[in-house]
Amino acid sequence: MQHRTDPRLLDAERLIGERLGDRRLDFDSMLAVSNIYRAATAVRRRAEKGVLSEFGLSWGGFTTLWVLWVWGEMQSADLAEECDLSKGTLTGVVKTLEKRGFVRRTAVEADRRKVTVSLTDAGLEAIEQLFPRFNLYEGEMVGDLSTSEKQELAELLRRVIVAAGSR
Amino acid sequence: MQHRTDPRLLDAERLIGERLGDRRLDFDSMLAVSNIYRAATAVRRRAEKGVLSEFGLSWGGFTTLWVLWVWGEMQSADLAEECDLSKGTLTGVVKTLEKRGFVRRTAVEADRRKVTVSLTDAGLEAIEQLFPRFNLYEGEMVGDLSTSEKQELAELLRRVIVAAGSR
DNA sequence: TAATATCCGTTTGGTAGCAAACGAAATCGA
DNA sequence: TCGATTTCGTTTGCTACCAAACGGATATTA
Repeated sequence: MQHRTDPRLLDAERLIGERLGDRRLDFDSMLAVSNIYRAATAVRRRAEKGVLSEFGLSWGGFTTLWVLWVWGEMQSADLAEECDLSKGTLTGVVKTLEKRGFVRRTAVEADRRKVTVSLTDAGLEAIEQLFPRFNLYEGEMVGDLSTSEKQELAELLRRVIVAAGSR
Repeated sequence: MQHRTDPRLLDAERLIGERLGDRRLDFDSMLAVSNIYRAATAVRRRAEKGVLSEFGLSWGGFTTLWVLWVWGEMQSADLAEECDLSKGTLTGVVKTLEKRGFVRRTAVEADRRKVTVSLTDAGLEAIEQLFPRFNLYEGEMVGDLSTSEKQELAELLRRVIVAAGSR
């Protein structure tokens, strides 16, 4: 495992061992979890600094646009669920997307508590231009991996998502 | 690959294909990247709702405490780098940790622009209690994976981190 | 040594994110 | 039918996060 050959990491492991004394430590889990977080941060930053900034979109804003594009007009609560955001957060994201003119909110007549969100023409145009480029970025970011490694990675992560409980 | 057996995902793939028309789409990269982000969110939420909330700590606050514990007193810029945070963000995190009484800031006499951060006694006590429990959480969150799978996951992610460029 | 450039941490202004409180609307029970 | 409960999306109050501007301190160079 290549990690073990990184002298800096070896230092860290030794230091952690000293701090922990006789306590038991699950290094493999620690490295897996911390790398998940580091990778997500790196991937998000890269995408936001690249393609997304050209459209004035954050990761969450892009995700919301993408979900609306794929699934069509959606009720606010379902959209939040699909985007993996709390409903409060989604209100803010949608507000920002409204300012940019990318989405529209529509009151539901049958049940006036509810609101649906849908893409505007500008939003449709944006995501249609944006997604192929975003997908190229995705390809670059996992470009060192073979197809089967990408699939393996996705599968391992899926099991982590389930174990950590996505909610 | 189990993903392919999830009927909901199949629906999504079909829909995406329709939206994209004849454009090319790199599904494997897309699934890998989106699962990285989902997994990181799930892991962070789980930890923050569990152990971390008991100590009034965010993920970033915990990371900062942990780095200081392992590496000892550090200059602010190095600490930011090690925690993978911008220096501006670190200022805020350290401010919060100071309020909690976990860290202390000290002016450097030789160069008065610089500031070092170190654990207080309370901070040391907190991280010593906290880390073993956090590590147990980490073990649970990747508990479905075998040791070699955890190592494989960490290694694949390391390559993504490098490719995405951690800065 | 004086002017300039660089370096360091903080501040500012913005979005994102959550939990919990909230108010309006629908539903349920008696 | 009418009060109580539940279900919506929004608001509120907070932390986190970044980039860029800032101001004080050090280095550089003439």
